[in-house]
Amino acid sequence: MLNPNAPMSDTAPQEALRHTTAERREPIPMKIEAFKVACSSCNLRELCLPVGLSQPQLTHLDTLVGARKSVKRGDALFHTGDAFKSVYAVRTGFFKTRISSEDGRDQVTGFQMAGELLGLDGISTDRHACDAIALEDSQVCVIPYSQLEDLSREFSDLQHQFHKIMSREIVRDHGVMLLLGSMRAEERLAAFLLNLTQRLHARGFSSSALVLRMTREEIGSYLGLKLETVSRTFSKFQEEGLLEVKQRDIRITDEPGLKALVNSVRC
Amino acid sequence: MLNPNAPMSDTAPQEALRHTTAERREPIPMKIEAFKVACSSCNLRELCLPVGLSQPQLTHLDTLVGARKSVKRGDALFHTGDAFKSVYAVRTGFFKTRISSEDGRDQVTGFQMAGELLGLDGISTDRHACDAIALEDSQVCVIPYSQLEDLSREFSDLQHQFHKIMSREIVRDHGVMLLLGSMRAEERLAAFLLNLTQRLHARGFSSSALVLRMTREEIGSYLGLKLETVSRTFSKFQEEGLLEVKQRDIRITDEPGLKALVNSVRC
DNA sequence: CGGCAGTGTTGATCTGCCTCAAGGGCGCAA
DNA sequence: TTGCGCCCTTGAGGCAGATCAACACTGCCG
Repeated sequence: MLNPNAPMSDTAPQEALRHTTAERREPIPMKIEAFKVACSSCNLRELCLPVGLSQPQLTHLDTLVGARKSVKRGDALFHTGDAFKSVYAVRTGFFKTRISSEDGRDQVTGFQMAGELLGLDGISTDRHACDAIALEDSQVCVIPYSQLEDLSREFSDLQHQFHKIMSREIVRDHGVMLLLGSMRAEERLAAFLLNLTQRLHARGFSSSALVLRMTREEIGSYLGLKLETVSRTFSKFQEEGLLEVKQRDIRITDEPGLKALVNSVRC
Repeated sequence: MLNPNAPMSDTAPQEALRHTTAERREPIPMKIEAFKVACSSCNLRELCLPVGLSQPQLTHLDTLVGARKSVKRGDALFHTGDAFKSVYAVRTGFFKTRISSEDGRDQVTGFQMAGELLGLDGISTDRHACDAIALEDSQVCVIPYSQLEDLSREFSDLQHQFHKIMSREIVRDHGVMLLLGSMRAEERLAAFLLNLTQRLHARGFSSSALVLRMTREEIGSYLGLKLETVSRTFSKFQEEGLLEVKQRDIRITDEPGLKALVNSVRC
């Protein structure tokens, strides 16, 4: 797992990331000047909004992404109903988004990690349509939306990349609908873990070990299950030799087995 | 139900629509030249992409939306994997979108009626990520995507409206996730019916009577239920005096009751 | 007209997940 | 160290919805 030559996805950044969600793939040759980064030098630029932009374009984008913002674990980046001014790119840390129905039921609608965008829901009504909560101390780049619109009228590459990100969110949501609508508990949890590790892997982390930043209840909410069912399913996977589970430390010991679970024809 | 002065939502078009999804609200003063319509004279312009555009802008949009396309009931407008070239605006008729998992399970991800856009999923990978199937003989406006990007770099109003539509789709999907993740069968069906009638109402149709264009199985797929459960729940609603159900003809007899069901605190 | 295929309804039974309940591990603060 | 709060695990029992099965309705075509 510490093999520095582990294969990386096409979109993986070339440097190690300052990120605590899972074990690092290699020791830390990291400069701690990681704070004053611009998009043009950000190690997430291959995953985030700048994908595919040229250097001159990146320089323009740098002028747009002015402020960074820190959000403490448990705090909200924005709430439902807040005026929508900006979208946010996660720089470090981990978020959940959730919506609440009138009678108080919550639904976690997603988990966001470094390089992913938050706040796209706000465009439709000029107000945010969900809460975004940091699951660990996090830092985001603030991208004023009106300026993003302005700039993406100048640069078609930026425009297209932004559209792609929104479209990807739609496709992802449809995948979750499939999961919620037709999968059984084991399939849901297996799909969830594989999705998480795949995204972590694209960020340079091990694809076999991860540290969950969310509680069993939050996983359950996302997957349409009760926390007890999530816990039982983790235990079952461990008994079957698919995982090693120590609270929030997960190690995948039989990835093909997990994948088979997701694709298995019912019965 | 035939009251021509029924209240209409802010976004309702001012004319009657050529649409067969539910009973008409009034007799047909409709010109049948409805084929060569341009956006600037389309009776859906208050619901569709043109929302908020000025006359000169609409004229430009007209040049973009060239072709119309007819799709017979049961036929696909596009399939998963098809090259993505255009988005489509439903002019008349009714569609479903669905995705399939590798093991052959389907999930209906949405139902689209007049004025709604299809194909936004394709932007993310340049290939369509779902199937779009006509549930009745339908007609769509073909909007070449690259031209839409070009034009929306010229007109910020168009750009913004397009972003709003994508964002609205994301918010809608999150609502469906809430439904699938935490609601019981009765709540799901009630929410589904209220959503349908609300959208039909915005198009000038009765909000108390509708004709379903989809089968029980398709409703069930969308709601994460089996067709038998959908059928039973319809029957239950009828027994309770909430609906009159005659196959696909639905008449809502107690809308407050339905709404109460959706908002009810679980026991 | 009869037959057939697709769709919808209803009943009986089964089961996967929920609910309720009890207890254990871990981190943190006093 | 002790105590507390939060999170997680595990067991027992119940129930909503799935499954299996039979039959009715509708429209279409030969």
